[in-house]
Amino acid sequence: MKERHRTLVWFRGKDLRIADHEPLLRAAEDGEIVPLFIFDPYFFHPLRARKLPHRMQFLLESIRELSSNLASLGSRLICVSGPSVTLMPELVKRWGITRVVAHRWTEPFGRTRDARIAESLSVPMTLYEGETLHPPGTLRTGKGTPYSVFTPFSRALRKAARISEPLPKPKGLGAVPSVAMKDNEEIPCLETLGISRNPHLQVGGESAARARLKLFLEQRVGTYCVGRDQLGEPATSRLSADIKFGTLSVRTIWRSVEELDVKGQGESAETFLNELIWRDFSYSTLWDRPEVLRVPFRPSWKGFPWRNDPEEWRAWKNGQTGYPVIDAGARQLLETGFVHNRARMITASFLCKHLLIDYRRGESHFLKYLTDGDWAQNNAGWQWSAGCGCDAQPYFRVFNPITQGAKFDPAGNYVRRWVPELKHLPNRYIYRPWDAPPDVLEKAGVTLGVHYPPPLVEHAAARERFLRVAKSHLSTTG
DNA sequence: TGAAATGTTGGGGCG
DNA sequence: ACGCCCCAACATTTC
Repeated sequence: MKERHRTLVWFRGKDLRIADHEPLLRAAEDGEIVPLFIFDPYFFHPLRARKLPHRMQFLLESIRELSSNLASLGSRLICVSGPSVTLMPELVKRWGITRVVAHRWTEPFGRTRDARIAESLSVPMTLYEGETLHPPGTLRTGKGTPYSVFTPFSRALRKAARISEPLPKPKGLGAVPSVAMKDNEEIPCLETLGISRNPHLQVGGESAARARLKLFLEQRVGTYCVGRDQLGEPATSRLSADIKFGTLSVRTIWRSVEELDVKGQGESAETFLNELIWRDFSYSTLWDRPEVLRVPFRPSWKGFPWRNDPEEWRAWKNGQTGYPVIDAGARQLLETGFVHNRARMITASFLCKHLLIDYRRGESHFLKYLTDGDWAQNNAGWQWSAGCGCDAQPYFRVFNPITQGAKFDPAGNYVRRWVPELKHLPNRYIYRPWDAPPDVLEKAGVTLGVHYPPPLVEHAAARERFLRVAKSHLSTTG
C-alpha cells in the first residue's frame, strides 16, 4: 500500500480561502494535512504591525474566518509565531511532515524567503500557481522579451489559454495530527498589536468577499464601463482587498464575470476583465524587474529632481492642499483604508506633478493605509501616475484637479462626503472654492484659511513648472 | 485611463 | 449683395 502523506499546507496571507485553493485541495487528496499560518515577527511584531493598521485588521479577520472554515471541514488552522525561515524546518521535523505545499509569491521578499526555506527543508516544497491569472514571466513578445506595453500583453494573455475553472472546496478534511495541535497558538488580536479597530474598514474574510462579489455581479458590473470613474457612485467592484488577501481567487472573479449573461453590457464586462489583466501585467513586470520597487522602471527618471517640500508633503497626506478633490481622496484613505481608483490617479498625479514630490513617498503612504495595499499593484500605479513606469502615461499628461472633479464628481457628492466643511458650497465652486465670490463663501459658512486652506499651489503655474523640470531632466537623461 | 494652445470652419451680425 | 469680423464649435498639435 502506498505510504500516506502528512502535508503541511502553508497559508501565507495572500490566499486566505478554502475555495479554489489548489495546495489545500491537492494535499487533501492524499493523507493527513496540517494547515498552518505563521505569525512572523517580520510583520506581526507590534512595532511593525502598528504601521499597517488597516491591512492588519482585514488580515486578522480573514485569518479568523479561514480558521473557522477549516474547522467546519474537520480540520484546524494551526497558528505558530516565529520567523518562518527558521521555523519551517523545525516544524517539518517535529510534526513528521512529508511535503510542504503553498502558493507561489511574486514579490522579491517572498521569492527569496521561499527559496531559502525550500533549500533548508528535508522534504519537498511545492509552490502552486494561483496568485495571478497567468504565471508571471511566461508571456513573451515575438522577440522573447517581457511585454512593455499593456495592450499586446493583454492580447497575449487572452490568447494564451482560457482562464480555467476554479477548483471546488475540499469536501472534508481529516483531523490535524495531535503533535501539531500541541503547538497551536491563539490568533493575535488587534489590541494586542497596539491597533484600535477601525469600524469604517471593509470586513475581511471569505464570506464577506463572496457577498461583495455577488453584489458586484448582480448590481454593478453592467454599468462598470461608464460608472467606474464616477467618484461619488458605488460603481466599482470593491474587491481589491479580497484579491490582495486572496479571500477570493482572481480566477473565480474572472470566470464569474465572463460567464455572466450581460446582454448588451459586454463592454462593461470586458473593461472590468481588462482591469484584472492590468493586475497580471503589474505582477509580471515585478517578476521580471524586481528592482522597480526601489527605482523607476524607466532609467531616464533616475535622479529626477523632486522638491520634496516637507510642509507640502504634510498637507497632501492630511488632505489639506486646498484642492477639494485631492483632499477628499487623501482623507478617504486615512479614514477608510480605501480610495476610489480615479481619486488614486488624481491625487497621485497632484503629488508628483503639482508638488514635485517623489512618487515613492506617495507609494509608501498608500501602502501603509490602503487595506488593499499590494507591493506590485501599488508600485505600478504610482509609477504609472508619475510617468516613469512600464506603459505609463506620458510625463506631460497632467491632471487638472478642478476639471477632473467637475467631470467625475459632477454633483460634488464625493467632495461633500470627505470634505464636509465645503458641503454648503454650490456645485459650481465646490472644486475651486477660492474662485467663489465672498457672499457665496459666507453663505456656505466657509472662510478660506480658517475652515479650509487656500490652494497650496496655483494649478497653471505648478503644471508649467512640472513640464519645465521634467522636460529638462528627461532631455538630458535620454 | 489629459489639458491647453493653436488652427480651422462656418454661421450670423453688421457696415 | 458682399466682405469683414467675431466667436463658438470642433479639430489638431503640443507639452
